[in-house]
Amino acid sequence: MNEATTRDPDLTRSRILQAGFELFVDKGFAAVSMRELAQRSGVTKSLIHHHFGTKEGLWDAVKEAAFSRYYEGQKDELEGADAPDSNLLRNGVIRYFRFLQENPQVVRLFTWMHLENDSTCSEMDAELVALGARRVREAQEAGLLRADVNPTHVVTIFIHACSQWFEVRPQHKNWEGIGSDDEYLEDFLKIFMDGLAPGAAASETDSN
Amino acid sequence: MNEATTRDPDLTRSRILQAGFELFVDKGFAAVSMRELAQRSGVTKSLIHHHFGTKEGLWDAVKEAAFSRYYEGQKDELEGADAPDSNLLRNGVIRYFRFLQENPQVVRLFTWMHLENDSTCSEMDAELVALGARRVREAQEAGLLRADVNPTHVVTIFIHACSQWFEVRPQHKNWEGIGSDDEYLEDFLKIFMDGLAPGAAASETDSN
DNA sequence: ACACTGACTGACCGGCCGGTCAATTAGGAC
DNA sequence: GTCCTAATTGACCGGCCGGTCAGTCAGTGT
Repeated sequence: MNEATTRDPDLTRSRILQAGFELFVDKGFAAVSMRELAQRSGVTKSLIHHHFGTKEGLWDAVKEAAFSRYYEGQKDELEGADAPDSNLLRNGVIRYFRFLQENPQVVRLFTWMHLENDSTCSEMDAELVALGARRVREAQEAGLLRADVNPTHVVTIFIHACSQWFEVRPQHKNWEGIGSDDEYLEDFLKIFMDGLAPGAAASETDSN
Repeated sequence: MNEATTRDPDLTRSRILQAGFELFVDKGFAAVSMRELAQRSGVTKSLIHHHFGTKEGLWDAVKEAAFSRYYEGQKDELEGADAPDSNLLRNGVIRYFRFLQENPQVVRLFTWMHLENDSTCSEMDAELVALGARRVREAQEAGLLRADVNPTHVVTIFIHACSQWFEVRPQHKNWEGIGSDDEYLEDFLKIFMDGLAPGAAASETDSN
């Protein structure tokens, strides 16, 4: 009965943040009530207001915490990569896919944000994509990838193919013939990497 | 002043449906109130209850109307296609992309539904994908597409690449170096179609 | 002319919403 | 030990929420 009465504002804050993360990810901002948040985090409603001001304040804090975790992780991986070689893009896709696979809540959170036209993290987001696009351009200049496609689009395409997969997976699990996460990733990589091979443009010159 | 007093339940119903479509697409189910819906559709709150029962009832009706429009359109296009030829998949992607481009609200509606784990249209959805996958398989058997990828995944990939593009476009419009709708589509088609070409698998046998 | 059905209205309901506030209390600074 | 800051509480607020209901009224079948 000693630790129950002890005050620990940092722990309290993080408990509220965690409850907010779970509930907002699950139901979206509008469908969550302060009372629900209070109950889940085991504190009083007033205490949430004390620490975060308003419901929007907590929402912002939840988004920022989640996104900064995402941002740091992705940036480390992007900057830690070596000089361009033929497997760099492939490995980047795989790492991104694995990250989403292990953090499905992040996908949902970002989707809620997109629907609400939230631009909280647009600068960081843009920075990550620019970093990835630069890598692709380097590989293009080294002759490792076809040069007739926009590097930003290359990054965008694989981000979309990965994130949408996890966004809609619950609904599409019983589509006829659909495979596991790994099988989807494998097929995507086949098409994506071969479609980006330097010689890929040659095979189609007769059709149009 | 004569037509204002005339009753027309069908028109009323469709006006409520239209208002519901607009508001739900814009803000999501939870963030829309019955009073808002009544004001937008120019009728009384009670009248919405009279026609649709509850707020959920209206939401269901909105979803069903939107999805059945989508379903009919897509099915017509899929069944109207000719025998497999080398441009069939390419044209299918273009048509799907154009449809989303002209109906951005549908993308948002489906995204809200996915986040809410709504399975209202999962059977019809699965049917469309199965139809598309069958087309891909035919093309594979005719030697027009590489045969070492799951046809359902092929369809899934392009659906994801197209729908996610329109889902996040508002936020990503100012990404460094990102192009227009058409430029994105063009680059995606280059990578996608070349990656699916029958000879694509050959170029990579040495790397792994 | 009359009755019946259902479209339509406005007043009303209990309850939950996000937010406020005064009061209590624990913990750290000195 | 005292004081001050801030964490924490519970009672309370006005307002909006989804939904109901009795009643009015327009159109229709006979």
